[in-house]
Parts: sequence; structure tokens; C-alpha cells
Amino acid sequence: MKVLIADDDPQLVRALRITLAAHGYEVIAAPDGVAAVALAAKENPDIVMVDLGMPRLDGIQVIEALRGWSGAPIIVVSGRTGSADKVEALDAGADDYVSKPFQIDELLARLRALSRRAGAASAAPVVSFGDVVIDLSTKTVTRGGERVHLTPTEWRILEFLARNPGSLVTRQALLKDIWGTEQVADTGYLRLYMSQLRKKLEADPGHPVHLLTESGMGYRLVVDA
Amino acid sequence: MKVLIADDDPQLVRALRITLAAHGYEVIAAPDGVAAVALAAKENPDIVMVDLGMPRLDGIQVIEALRGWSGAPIIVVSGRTGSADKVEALDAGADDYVSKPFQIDELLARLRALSRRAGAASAAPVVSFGDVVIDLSTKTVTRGGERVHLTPTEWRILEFLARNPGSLVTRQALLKDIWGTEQVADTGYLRLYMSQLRKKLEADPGHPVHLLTESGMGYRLVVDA
DNA sequence: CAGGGCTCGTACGGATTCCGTGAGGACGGC
DNA sequence: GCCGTCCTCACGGAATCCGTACGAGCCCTG
Repeated sequence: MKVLIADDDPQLVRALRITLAAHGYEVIAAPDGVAAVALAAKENPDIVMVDLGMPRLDGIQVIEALRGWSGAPIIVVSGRTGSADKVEALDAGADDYVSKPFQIDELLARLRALSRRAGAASAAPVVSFGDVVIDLSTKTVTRGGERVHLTPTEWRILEFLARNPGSLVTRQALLKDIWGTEQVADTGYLRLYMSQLRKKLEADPGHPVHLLTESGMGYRLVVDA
Repeated sequence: MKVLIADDDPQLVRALRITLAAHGYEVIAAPDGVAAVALAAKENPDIVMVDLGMPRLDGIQVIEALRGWSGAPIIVVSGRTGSADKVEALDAGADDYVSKPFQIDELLARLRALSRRAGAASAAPVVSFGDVVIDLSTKTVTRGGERVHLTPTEWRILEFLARNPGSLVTRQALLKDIWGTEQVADTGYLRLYMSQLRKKLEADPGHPVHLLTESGMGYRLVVDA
């Protein structure tokens, strides 16, 4: 069970690290928002504890960024006790909110409750279709056992699709996630990358079976049951 | 969204009932532990709010009884603020713990967070009729297990109908939702798309059983119970 | 009971938008 | 300088939209 702590108070992080480690958790930590998001993408933690009021990227923004692709439970640990802060954090996608100072045994109980509920629904970190296997945790793609090389942009598109297997993904959702553009100005790159992904992953790129396009709406990755 | 409130304070129950109803929740209530368990078995609520310290059956025992067969999120609302009580309740199977007195907007936010996570795990928003299954979240339509391809406009019409299952949808409501036209100028597209939907989804398109038209009024999607 | 008016279902085809793909330039790291 | 990657542009082909037309069923009326 891997826990990511995003907090800029080194003393608190140190205390938590010792306590959590004593209870069997593996702990990783980041001192600011940007580092937290990057570390989460790299390590794929099972639970995330985030402080509001961090440097570089606010806690709320960290929550929103994580919720874009991760289903891991998020618990906010903050010095702010106002209900407005709690509502904002919970509605941004957090699962729980604990105010400082807190009792350590209560925090541990809340962690157990969260992981208990999330554990029932956690998805496998690999998806596969045909002879292609996508490992989301190690960021590798193999086809018939052979490693397939993808460019960073190709990987990000495929990852987004693989995190929503079987689901229709609209073009604007992809554009917003990959390029951050609010505008839906399709200048054509997406079509280009889909074409290249098909060339690398489909048996017959001219007649795709798994990387499907739904005309007028977006794309869909059809995976094995 | 149905909420069961198990609390022996009639004043609090009354206040909660009004507030929750105003936010679109359906509220049922039980004044003691035994009644709460019985009512939960009968009504199958989506969320349970339980007080510790109730007559006849303690809150902890209620949680354990519910967890025996129900996966519904449980939130404890209690006057006890000690961490020992929190730990006991959470480890018994509760998902969250709020101490009295509480801010009502915080409680609402926690309810939203709980139903969001529980909803993702359990029932996806799906409606079905005959051998046809409509998955609103993945925008997928299957018939006898086979995927059915719909054009964007066909999907939008079907989605609108599926979000109002069994009820009559007026033509102007559909026109306004799909084409954004305030005017009710029926130039015939709607009839056309309904025809195509029936061809794709009805066993006998000439004699529809589920995609019904109410002459002079609009359309109605009849779904399974 | 016959006729007319209205609403609805369905087939056909042009106009438009959307999509796949190839070629090639710009940019940055090594 | 070389190479990988990202992006622009252009064109052919496919999918989709939407206007029109025509026949069938229903209700009202005389």
C-alpha cells in the first residue's frame, strides 16, 4: 500500500512517514504541488494525502489534476477549518478532509476506510487487446511480446484512452488533457497521431478493430473482456 | 438518490429532511437502531447517515449489521468527538464521520463525495429494454451483446430519451435539446432520426414496442423495470 | 360510410462536414 | 550536423446531415 504525502511542512512529513511506515505503508513525499503531480504520475500511489496551501500549485489544483486520470482516494490534510474550504476540496474530487491538528489514530482509521472502499473498485493497471498489452504503471507497450516504441505524445493519447477502456472519449477531452487547449480548434494533429498509433498497434491500420473512431464524436479503445 | 437517516433526535431529523429534500434527495428516517436496519432492508437506500448512541441498537451495531449485506456508503453523525469513537465506527465499516454540531454545507459536500465514489464502483448509469443496453457513461449501445453504431445525432436523441425513461418527451423539448432551436418548426428531421433509431434498435421497426410515438405530443422510451 | 385533413413513417439523393494519410518544414537535444 | 519529434498543409474518400416527396393510418365531419 503506497501513500503519497504532498505537504510543505518537513516536520509533519517526517512524523507521518515514521508512523505510516510503522503501520506497513510505503511512503513517498513531495514538498509542492508540481512535484506531487509528477510523483503521482511516476509512482502511481494507492492513496494521496494533500495539503492545501502548498507552493507552486495549490492543493485544489493538485486534486483536479490527479482526478483527470487517477481514481486513487485523496484525503486532504489542512490547517484550514472553514467549511468553504472543505466544500471546495471535496467537490474538486477529494474523498475526505481532516483538519490540523489531528489525532493520528483517527487519520489511520480514515485511511483504512478509504482504502477499503477504493480497493473494491480499483482497476487493473494493465489493459490489453489482441496481441497488444498496455502497462499503465510501467508505461510500456508490447505487441506479441515485442516492445513497441511510442513517442511521448503518442503515449499520452494511448494512456488516456486506456484509462477509459471501452468508453467513448470526445475529441475535446483528449485535446484538453494532452495539449491543455480549451478551444476545440482541431488543426489535425489528433488525426495524425491516431493514424500513427494505428500503424503501430493495429493488424490492419486501414480497417482498425480496436482504435475506433466515432465520426463527429471522438475515439474509442475497444479492449478484451 | 435515497438517504436513510438513523437518529433519535426528531428536531435534527426534521431539519435534515428539509435541507436534503431541497437538494434533491429522497429522505427516509428511523428513530432507533432496530427500525433503521429494518428500513434499510426494505428501502435499500443509496446512503445511510447514522447516529451513535441510539436506543435499542447502538450505532456501531447498526453499521455492522448493514455491512453484513449492504455496500451503501455509511456516514456517522455523532455528538461524540473522541478519536476512539471515530476509530471504532470507521473500522466497523463506516465511510465517514462528522461531529455535531456540523456545517450543513460540509455535510452535503461529504455526501456528494461519498456518492461519487460509491457510484463509480457499483451501478453504471445504464438503461435497458429487450436485448438492447444503453450505457450513458461510455456512450455505448449494444443489442444482443453486439455493439450498435449510432451517428452523433442519433445518439443525442436516444440519450435524451434514456435520461427520461418511461416518461413522455415532447417534440419541442427534443428539438431544443438537440438543435437548440426555440422555434418548433418540425421540418421532419426528428421523424427521420426516430425512424433510423427504430431500424437499429427495434425487433420489428414497423411495429415499435419501446420507441413509441404519442401522436400530437412527442415520443416515449419504454424500458424494463 | 365516404371523404378530407392532419400527422406520421420512410426512401432517395445532394450538400456539407469530417476523417485518414502523405509530404515536408520547424524546433530542440546530442 | 544528425536525428527524433512535433506540427502544418493539402487532398481524396467516407460518413453524416437535411430537404423533399410520397404513401399509410387516424380522427373528424357531413
